[in-house]
Amino acid sequence: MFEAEQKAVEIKIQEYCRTNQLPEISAQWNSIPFSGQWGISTSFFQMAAQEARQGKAVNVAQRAQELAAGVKAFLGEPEGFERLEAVKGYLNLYFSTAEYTRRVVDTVLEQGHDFGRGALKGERVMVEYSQPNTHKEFHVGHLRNVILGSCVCNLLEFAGFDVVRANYIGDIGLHVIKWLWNYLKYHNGEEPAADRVRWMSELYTEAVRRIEDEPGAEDEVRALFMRWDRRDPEIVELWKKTREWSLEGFQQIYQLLDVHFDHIYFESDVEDSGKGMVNELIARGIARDERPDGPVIVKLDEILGNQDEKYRVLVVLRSDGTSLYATKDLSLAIEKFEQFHLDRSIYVIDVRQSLYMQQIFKTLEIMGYPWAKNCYHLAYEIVNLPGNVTMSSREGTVVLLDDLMREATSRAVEIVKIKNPDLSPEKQGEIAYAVALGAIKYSMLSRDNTKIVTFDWSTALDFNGQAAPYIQYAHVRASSILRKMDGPLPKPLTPEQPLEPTEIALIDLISRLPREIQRASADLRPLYLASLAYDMARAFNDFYNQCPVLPAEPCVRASRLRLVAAARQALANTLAILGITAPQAM
RNA sequence: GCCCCUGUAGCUCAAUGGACAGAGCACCGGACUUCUAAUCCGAUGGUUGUGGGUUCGACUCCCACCAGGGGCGCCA
Repeated sequence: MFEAEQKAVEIKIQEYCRTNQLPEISAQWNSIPFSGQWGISTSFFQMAAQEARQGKAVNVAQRAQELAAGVKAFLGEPEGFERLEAVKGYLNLYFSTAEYTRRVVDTVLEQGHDFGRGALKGERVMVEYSQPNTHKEFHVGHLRNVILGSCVCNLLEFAGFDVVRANYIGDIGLHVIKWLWNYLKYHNGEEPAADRVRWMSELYTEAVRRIEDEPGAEDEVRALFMRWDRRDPEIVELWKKTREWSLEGFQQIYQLLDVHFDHIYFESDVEDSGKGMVNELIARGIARDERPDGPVIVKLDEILGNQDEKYRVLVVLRSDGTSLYATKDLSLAIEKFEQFHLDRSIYVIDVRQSLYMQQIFKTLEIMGYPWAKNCYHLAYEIVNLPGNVTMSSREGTVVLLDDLMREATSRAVEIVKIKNPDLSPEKQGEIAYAVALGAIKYSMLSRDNTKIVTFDWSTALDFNGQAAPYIQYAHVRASSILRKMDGPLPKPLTPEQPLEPTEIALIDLISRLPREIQRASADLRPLYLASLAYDMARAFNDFYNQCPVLPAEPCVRASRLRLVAAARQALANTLAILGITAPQAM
């Protein structure tokens, strides 16, 4: 937020270097890592090392300190800073606290829910996430994808990108045929139970078990797939009906999680165009048709002339002519770019599909699509159960989303009843829901994408410590003070009293938000914001405990009230990006 | 065999190549007549898997190795 002052100092440093024939090094600014002080710093080790390399006999650490001291003397008293120091090779510039406090607070309050928003970048990005399969379960493992994908969309949008939120639903494929086979043979005519996703899931598990146990079942399934391929009206009709059951269930889940999509693709929509593409690949000599004895394959390493095995072989069509995931993904990628004129296409898919993703992107590149290099696989690690057990419906090792939400909410309700017994049951329910969902989302977003999440009930239902409720509670406390302030928010003012260290720490963190949003969106890592939200909440709680607001002297009171309002806004904006509700009471 | 990810406090995790590697949980001891104690304060806890290298400076980058997980022709 202080780019102008930073830049001015940078120019002066460059001037100093030129007049003293010093190597010019671009300044790397950091915040000063000591609490209770607020400013920026840069170091002169690089410059000193550069001199050493040029043949000057210098001790780098000593020389860095000399340079820092020299620059400090040269800078004098630059605009916007109240104190400079040269320590251990670092040049520290301390902000004019009162002036910058006012600037940060005023900026936050003027921009409101847009505080932290980046300038429009004129770049359109599609993010594909969730990708549930119909006729199957929706468990806690799938939850990470939805939460991460949705948050990445919020993040990119807030950072200034034009985001298209896309879902890609697996409504056809071997898993669907297996389900249909079981339904036709053992459940024909049955209607789904109230919890549709659970009912669909149970039948799928049953289907898989039967296919393993029953001799001849696999042949029947294959025959059924061929009937689908011929678009046998009876099968198509059943497929439409049962597919709808899953889709209705998914809608409920997305509503529950408060996520939405701009566009939904279906695998069944790109199946035919995908097969067409496979023919094109064969005709152009990119794919080799080994049918009927083998599938249609793209020998990527051979085409690229790789000696080592890097991209291996991509199978694009089964030997019996039925489609695969790859068949459809190739044509879908093209459709996305053509339909939405994308600059970038992000796939939020778990890390196990990394090779597959690279194969798809590379095949598109070989086909000559220039945008293929703008496809990106955002890989995240899966959610396991304790003991590194993978969630699997066949093994019965799944935690269903519905069960998790119900358990978390009921636990939160118990706490709300104790903390806030006077609220209406409806209000209590609302708060409990916000807390429960927030806790679940935060536990996934506060872990780096490459880290495996181990799901266990006690951790998932722990609302203490570094978790969403802690952050939400800070927001509640700020809201509570503002509710009781009796009158309008004081007008902008420059604090006259010296600020407490906790106030400075809080303002410092708030001022970092715009930059952290850019950093998080560049790296596609919500973790940065999850951490900042927690740090802000902790700083606010410190401030809350040490600095009375409402009973303070009028001048101090006014200044602190504005700070409380700014903190509340910064917390709310960060939580909004994380997809977590910021309640008024808890 | 090839490729990818992970390895940091007892546990779960943070840490733009920078100053003293930080939080939470757990454990121990404190603080509600107060703007909401879903909070705060204090104490304990480290050879950043190992060995080299690059660098003024390495948890961070490079190489090798060790341990765990994952992927590698007709699942998605």
